[in-house]
Amino acid sequence: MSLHERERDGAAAPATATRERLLSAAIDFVAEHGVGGLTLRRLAAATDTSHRMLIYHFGSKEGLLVAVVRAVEARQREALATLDLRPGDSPADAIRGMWQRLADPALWPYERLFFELYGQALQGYPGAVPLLDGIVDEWLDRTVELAACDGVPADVARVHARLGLAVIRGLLLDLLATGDRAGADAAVEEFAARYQHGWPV
Amino acid sequence: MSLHERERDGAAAPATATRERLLSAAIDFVAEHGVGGLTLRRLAAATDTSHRMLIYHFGSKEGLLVAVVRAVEARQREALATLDLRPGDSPADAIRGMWQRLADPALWPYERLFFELYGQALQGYPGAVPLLDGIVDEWLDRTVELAACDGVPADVARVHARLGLAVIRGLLLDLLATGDRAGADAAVEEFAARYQHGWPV
DNA sequence: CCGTCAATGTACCAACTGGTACATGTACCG
DNA sequence: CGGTACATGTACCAGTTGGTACATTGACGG
Repeated sequence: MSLHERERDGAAAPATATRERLLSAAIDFVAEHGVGGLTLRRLAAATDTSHRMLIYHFGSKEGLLVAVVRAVEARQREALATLDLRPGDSPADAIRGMWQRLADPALWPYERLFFELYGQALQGYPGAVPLLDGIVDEWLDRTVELAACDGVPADVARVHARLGLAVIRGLLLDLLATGDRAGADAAVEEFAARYQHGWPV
Repeated sequence: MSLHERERDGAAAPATATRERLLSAAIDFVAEHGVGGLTLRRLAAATDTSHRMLIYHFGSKEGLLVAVVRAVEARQREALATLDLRPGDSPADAIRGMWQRLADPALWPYERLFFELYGQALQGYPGAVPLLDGIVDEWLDRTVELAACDGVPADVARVHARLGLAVIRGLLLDLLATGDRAGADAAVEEFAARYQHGWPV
């Protein structure tokens, strides 16, 4: 066993170039085929490697899964970071912009994967659980400022942000199941419109 | 191979007493341990049967999964049917009542299972896909009347119902991940309050 | 008492799984 | 040149999986 293989359970993996390439290919494969029936051999065959190499670079199947989960996490954070909201935007515009970005069909495979991993994490599967860390609160921390216009107190703004996040995730579930983009768009607009005209509280 | 075993791919299974007992036990087991790492042998051991019997009664592992999925579907429909809303209730009260019922911790295992299966269905896993049939529209058909007070036209009411369903499912995802009942309750109340004071449209 | 049929137990199987052992290649560095 | 470390291919393994073959039980009806 090489030294490289031995340090598999270190928190931060070496992140060498080949490993990065394999990880990227793994994410694409998993986004397309799901993580349920995943086997190292099938993944290796589709990625032009051997299952030996996957274990070599990720230590174990679970190590690979953890890496994928972290990548999905990172992708989410990135999507959140690139929201790039102008301070003048109303909360309604923020919701609309967020939805516009996330409802893009090009992202659907990754969102299916997100929800599949979400479900597995809720069931406590070893590799998927880390996904739950901050899966709500991290979004709240970053979007609460969007809801905090018009001098709304911070705790109330947090409730608004929580509701907005739920709306978006709930409608994504809807959209992925039904494919009815127009219907989901209408529901988002219905929600956003209420935030256009000030707060009833 | 007995005749019983041969008719496995018939749409409606025999539904004999022992099969029903096994199915009920399987649902409980799967609600607790998830469906990801499910094996017939483990399920059989926990249910005081042999994996032979599971195949005998359900034809295959996938047949068993389909039966479980149908049961989860039925449980959802039942939860929907027992909503028992009075015509005088406002949409806000309907949302509150629905949430109150679904946020009950006693249902969490089944809701975790629901979301796990939802994720698998989105990925197209053979046994889970049937879950998607009507997973949104059936709820809309039955709840649209709740949103249709004050002479709101039917198509608008459907948008409202769609939004309400998304809010509830999104907040259930939140609740199951964070366990923060108070926070989720506050978000529901924030949403319901907007429907208390009439429609802005 | 015997035939039928659902229900069940035992034994088995081929396929596939994640993981390991070991040899090998290959590049860079002294 | 020689060594050291990363990278990879081949072969293998023990365990588990879903599924099958076959014998058996037991109840019910003629």
